[in-house]
Amino acid sequence: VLLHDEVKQAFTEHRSVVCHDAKPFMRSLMADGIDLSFLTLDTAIAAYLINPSKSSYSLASVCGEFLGAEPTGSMESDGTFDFGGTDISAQSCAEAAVFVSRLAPVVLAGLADIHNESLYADIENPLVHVLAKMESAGIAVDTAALLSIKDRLTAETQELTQLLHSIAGKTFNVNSPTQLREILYTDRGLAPGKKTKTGFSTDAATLEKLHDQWPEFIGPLLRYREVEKLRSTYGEGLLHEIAPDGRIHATFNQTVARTGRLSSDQPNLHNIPVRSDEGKVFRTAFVAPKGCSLLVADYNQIELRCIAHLANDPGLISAFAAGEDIHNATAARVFGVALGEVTADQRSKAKMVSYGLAYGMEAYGLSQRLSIGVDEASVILKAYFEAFPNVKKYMDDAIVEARRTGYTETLFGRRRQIPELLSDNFRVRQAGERQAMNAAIQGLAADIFKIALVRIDKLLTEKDFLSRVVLQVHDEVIVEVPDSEKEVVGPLILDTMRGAADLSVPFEVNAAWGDTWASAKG
DNA sequence: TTGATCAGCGCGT
DNA sequence: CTACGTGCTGATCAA
Repeated sequence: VLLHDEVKQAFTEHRSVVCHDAKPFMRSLMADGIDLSFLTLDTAIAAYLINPSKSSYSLASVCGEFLGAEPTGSMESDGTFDFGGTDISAQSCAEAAVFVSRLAPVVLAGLADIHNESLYADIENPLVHVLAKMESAGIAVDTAALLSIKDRLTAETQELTQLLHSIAGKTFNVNSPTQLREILYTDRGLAPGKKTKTGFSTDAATLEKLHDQWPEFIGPLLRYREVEKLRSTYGEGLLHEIAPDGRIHATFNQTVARTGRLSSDQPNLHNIPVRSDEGKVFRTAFVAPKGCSLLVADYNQIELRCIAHLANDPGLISAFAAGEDIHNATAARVFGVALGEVTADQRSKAKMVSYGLAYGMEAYGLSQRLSIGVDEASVILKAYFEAFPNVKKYMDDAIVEARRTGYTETLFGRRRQIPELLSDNFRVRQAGERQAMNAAIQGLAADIFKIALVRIDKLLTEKDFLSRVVLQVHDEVIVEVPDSEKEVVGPLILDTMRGAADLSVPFEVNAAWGDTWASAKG
């Protein structure tokens, strides 16, 4: 960034800066040692709070919506503010600035209309700076470890490709669903499963069903899919994103997810594998630098706790209050047995119902997840809602209210319009109903997490700790902590997370220390 | 031939 | 026929 001293001074000292999409700009200033700490309004984020479902919050599109006019120049949307460039770039920057200043009072009025002033001022606005610091810090990566993981996976995909070609009797692109369809359904003549738009499906669930018809091919094929996914997305993908400082600086988007969650890209650090042991090894490549440890702290069952609170369901609330194993307690109520007599099967069914709850899952979906009949799934669901009647009522009310007003709202006032509820199309309308059930729940969890994140940063900054937040994953925060600060910072962070909001159920936060993200995850 | 976009797939919370 | 995301690969189409 090329900045005149006067401009630098203005950004450092001016008590009120208004920006459209401030974070990239903030980051480039940070790289120059300038801290833009007096952001008072980010018009892109304000526009997002007013309507979180838009596909773009570019200056042009937001101006088009709120002002009915767009800047004519081609201002860069990456936050570059290059006064050393040509006249044209200076011109378009100036024009953009004028538009932002016109936009500001309009979006502020919009926030006021929907009573989002404090959601903006207390949560979203301070979060911009927190995220800028997080992105700027990045997370340390052990490049050698990542390379060796990738090499091992590459070797296996090559072997599997050879094997699959020889079994099929010809060479083909294993990554191509089209070519795969030909082999499976035309050459081999397998009985096809479900269809996609373009032909018969070759996804994992379908292949599992076909497995017994041609095990010597489908077995290795499933294995190939698994390994190739890890190799390409996480092996190659992550290696490309390692910056010269040996760290990965992902972007955390604040105006993408319609529920209020953050999203991550370049790279997406929200979907690093954890379920399979083989995928999990990628987490060993995310490390603490010398002299530091990683603290990984995550909320336990935050969405289910949000449901308990929102539905004000006595059964759920008392189970959480007593600190019971929630799936065990749920199973006991649903199947009408004592806490000590819940079988593993009952517990896992209850767990699946609880997970599906926030998504508006119905009997069919549950039957698929549990590999049971629709009738049995329907009995379980019915039993669940009889055991937790307030939950059922809450879900029904959420839909009715959203249909009446046209939007859902979280406890903190975050809105999401759901026009699908008025659709003539039955499927679309049903999807809208599921969104209406989910939005207040997922959104509340997001609100709470954002509050925790802002407060964690505040306490670390104000007390001059060297510890810094380096990553967040929806309900989990990863903090890089110098060994000398571990004893003090650990408890502070846990307390902050537990105290982020005052619901009718307590929050439980799991924490672990480690040299890598994997070891810290237990 | 190249770039943009869609479709299919699978990873996470 | 469960919500919300990102991104890889191949297929398809326009320039």
